[in-house]
Amino acid sequence: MIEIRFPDQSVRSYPKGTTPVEVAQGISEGLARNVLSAKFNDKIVEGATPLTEDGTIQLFTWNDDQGKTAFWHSSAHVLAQAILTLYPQAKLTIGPAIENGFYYDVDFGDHSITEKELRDIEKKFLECARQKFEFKMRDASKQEALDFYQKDQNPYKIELIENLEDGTITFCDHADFTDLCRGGHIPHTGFIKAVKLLNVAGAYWRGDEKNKQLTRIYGISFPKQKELTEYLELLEEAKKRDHRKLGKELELFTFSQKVGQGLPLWLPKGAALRERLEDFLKAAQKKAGYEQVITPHIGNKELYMTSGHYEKYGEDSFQPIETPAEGETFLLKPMNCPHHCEIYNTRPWSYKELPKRYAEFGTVYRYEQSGELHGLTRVRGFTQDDAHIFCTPNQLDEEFKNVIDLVLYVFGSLGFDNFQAQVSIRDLKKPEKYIGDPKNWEKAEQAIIDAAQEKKLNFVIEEGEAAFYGPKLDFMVKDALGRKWQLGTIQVDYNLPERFDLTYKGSDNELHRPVMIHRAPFGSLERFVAILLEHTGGNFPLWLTPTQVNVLSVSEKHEKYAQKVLNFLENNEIRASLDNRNETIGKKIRESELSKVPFMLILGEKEAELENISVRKHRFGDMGSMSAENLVELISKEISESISKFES
RNA sequence: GCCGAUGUAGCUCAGCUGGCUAGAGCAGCUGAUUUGUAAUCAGCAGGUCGUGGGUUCGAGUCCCUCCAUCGGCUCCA
Repeated sequence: MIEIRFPDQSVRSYPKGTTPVEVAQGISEGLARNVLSAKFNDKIVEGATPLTEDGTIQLFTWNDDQGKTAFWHSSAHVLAQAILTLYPQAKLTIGPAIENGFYYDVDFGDHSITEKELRDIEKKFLECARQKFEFKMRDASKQEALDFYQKDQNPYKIELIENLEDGTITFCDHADFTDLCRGGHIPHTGFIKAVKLLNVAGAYWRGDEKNKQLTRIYGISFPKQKELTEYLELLEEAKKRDHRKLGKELELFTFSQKVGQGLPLWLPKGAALRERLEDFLKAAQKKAGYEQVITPHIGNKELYMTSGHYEKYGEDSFQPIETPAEGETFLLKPMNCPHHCEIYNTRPWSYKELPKRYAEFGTVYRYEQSGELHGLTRVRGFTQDDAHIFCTPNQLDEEFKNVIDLVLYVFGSLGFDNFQAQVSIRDLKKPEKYIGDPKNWEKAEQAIIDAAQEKKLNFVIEEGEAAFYGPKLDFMVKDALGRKWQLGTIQVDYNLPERFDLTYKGSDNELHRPVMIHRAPFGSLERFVAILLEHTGGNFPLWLTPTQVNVLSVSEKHEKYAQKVLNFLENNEIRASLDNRNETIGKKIRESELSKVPFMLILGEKEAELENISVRKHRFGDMGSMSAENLVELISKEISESISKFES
């Protein structure tokens, strides 16, 4: 007998060799039917793995992430089976479960998969799944494993196996299909009732551009057809919140082929909205002791030689600008830091004067690869809400934490509560990617981790995500489709002060090196507005939205009164516009609703007579009548509730 | 940059296997209507079918080039 402990700490005895599914059966038939995977002593096991020692068990169903992972991991096996059935010459590589579904990377040789073939694979997938093939793990020696794929002429699996330790290699069989596999499956394929192969994409073997590009097939599967339908509906809903669509509908920004790809054009409403965001941050930064500076859009090549950017990115940037006179070369500025370093360098500083905090809404230009451009989230010309703090090493800690507060204030004011803090550090295996003294790197990384901990940020550490000159604390937010984007960023830099020979006079009357913090709470105005659009679905906070009130006259006869109300609102700092067209009031309301204006006023005979207004709230409906003063009060109250003053 | 898909009026879309002067709704303009909480009616105008080339008696439709967009990969100072 063995003793098995459950998550609620209860303990039961079972015969040696009992499987997790049998354990579940002992609890209830329903649970046994729904168990997808299990952990035993914190190790992933199969539903059919015989348990041979005492231990703690966790059973996972579809409601657990681990259950879903097992489900999608198993689905990838079935996808591979279906692919090999239809394309026996295809070479399998890897096929993991991902956050939403799974994929398999396959080398189809010269063949490319069409939409129709995708549907055929899908059909075959379901055919296989329905036969309730059991997943069976088995051990294999390294030699056996190599022989298996040698026979198959699959260089990818051979490469994978060569990197594995003999004795740790396992295969998974189901039906007549075999795959190299670490384990973690659902009991049999019959659990998969619905599948959708979403798209085909190219993906490099082992993620390396120099390697062969494979065909990646993405899919998602569910235990019930209904859940698949719901998921697909969710995707459709998300598309409605796409910032590219909303930006066009709300007339915020546009692109022009003539101007060039990745170069956004801000329309009047978008420009005004962006200005409000800038003013909002400027006000907070003023309180936090920042000073605004302004620097030009180009800089001498020397500047970037000094900063190290030229060496790192020169080849892959917009190419240098030559002047009519010889010997002068300029670059479009890809970042503001070198300019700000030169501002710091205009005169000597005493430690008593630090920190200096230079802020600028600086527009920068980066040559992003054409395939990488994406609406407003990835562009070639964008404006950072940039600032650089020059401080003494002793001040670093506090300055860094103050910046965290500022970022949290910005995110809080705009309703981003669902962000992920990420400490981006070096990849120690690729030192050639970074510049600067490893000791300084270590210091900077530790400083960031300490600050994040002290501020109680819920953060993850990502290796290899650091900038080439220093580690970062990034604030990641997801878009409508769940893709992660970096918004706010704070970076510690010991490197540029060195390269620009920045100094300050210390209390010891010696020259010292300041530390530099790069920071941008929004990240860039472009990306921030994009993600804000996707989060709000275009229903911006009242203080930010382009038009706050639409004044609608019931007929042209009521223009005079409507105009009077409009003037009153405008005099009270409310952004209002008048719709006095010769249209029915129903149509004016409909259009106002579609344009997401928060308040509508319906002004006709009654209102003119009583000198009041009828208010309708967007997405809510008729609020009845009130005085114009009441509305002004209502609006200012809602605004002051949603946006607080920054306290530093 | 790479893999795959897409590109028809300002917007959303139709146009089957190549065959009459390329259609619709919304938006726009003109007129009628003067309207009470999500679309009043009528008329008019609007397209070198992304670009350039090719095949064909004939191309929006088939082939190639380039451009842009979308989903990924790689990249992201």
